[in-house]
Amino acid sequence: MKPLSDTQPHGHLALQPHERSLIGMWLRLAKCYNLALRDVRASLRDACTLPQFDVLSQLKRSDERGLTFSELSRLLLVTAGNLTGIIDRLEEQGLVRRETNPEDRRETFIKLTEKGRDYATEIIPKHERDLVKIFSGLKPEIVDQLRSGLAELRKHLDAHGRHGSDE
Amino acid sequence: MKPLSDTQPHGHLALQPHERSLIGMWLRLAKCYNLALRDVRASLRDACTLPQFDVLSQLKRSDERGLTFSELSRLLLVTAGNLTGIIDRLEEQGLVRRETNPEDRRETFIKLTEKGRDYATEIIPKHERDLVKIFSGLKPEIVDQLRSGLAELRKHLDAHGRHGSDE
DNA sequence: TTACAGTAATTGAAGCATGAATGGTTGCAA
DNA sequence: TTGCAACCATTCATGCTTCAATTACTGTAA
Repeated sequence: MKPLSDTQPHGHLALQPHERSLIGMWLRLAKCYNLALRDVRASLRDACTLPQFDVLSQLKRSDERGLTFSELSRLLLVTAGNLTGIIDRLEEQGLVRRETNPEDRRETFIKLTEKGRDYATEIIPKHERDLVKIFSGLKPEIVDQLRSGLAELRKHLDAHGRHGSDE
Repeated sequence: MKPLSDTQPHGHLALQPHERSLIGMWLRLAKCYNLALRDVRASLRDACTLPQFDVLSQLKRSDERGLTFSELSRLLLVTAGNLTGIIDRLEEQGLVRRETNPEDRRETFIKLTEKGRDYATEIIPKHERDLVKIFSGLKPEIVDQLRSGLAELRKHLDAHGRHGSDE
């Protein structure tokens, strides 16, 4: 009655059904995300790029002080090196400005300019309505199912990602 | 009894709870995908990039004929212009080769070389075990919930993406 | 005070991604 | 046959993304 293969005996064994379904979940997640991303990006095209939108959106909901590169980096899950370029382009458009923190001159706050605040106020609701258009038609049960499942997945990934991968 | 505001009367109205939850779903989807993507990429780092892995993986499961740029483009949801570069790099490493279709000289087949096939055979199972490691620990009910929800979302996006956006 | 470990942002190289424009190829219609 | 519309891959410009190396600044310990 002993099984021919167990979970991870040595490494080179066929995957069990449950493991297969984990992989399938990841593939579906990736497919859905990229499929949706196309529409999301398309709807945003004339306004700005998605990463730029994300920055504006975070700044809009932050207080007067603005956000540092480190903070934005954590919020948006991108590297600080990446942000430098994104902020450069937003700054060229006059939508944000850099301001060194006088208390700790290593940090620089990123703040919305007047123009940037106006722009964010204009495009955020517009984008939200586009998002609704893209996803509306899904049955509410499905939406709830996904929301709660994704929340669980999020918890799992947060916990897993922290203390590195064992083995 | 007539409601104060309906779904899309003119554009500038507050979102309804159900619409809010659609947006929340998208945000969670994006967060989870990017969070997981970090781990997935990290696990693949020494082998090759994720897009390159995806190409090798598709070629491995295709028959001897290989795949054209158009076919790969549809399968991987990337533009043909993008693929040109990815295939260039795989070709430089000797893992794939281009071969013009003699029946229609516009098309070029991309095929695994001997070396490419060996390499794919080596890294695909390895990567699958890494994926399992990243996601294992999730309760099976959650996995099923996500799998079925994502399948529905996929259907919706496929249907929606085809015939453009109405309005 | 000076050395230094740690943190913050920037830079640079490589690769991924898009959209638009280009050149080769095909098949069909005039 | 010639013209042409449609299709395929490539190229180009722009921007995103990572990782690794660098510069600038801070606080602390010698």
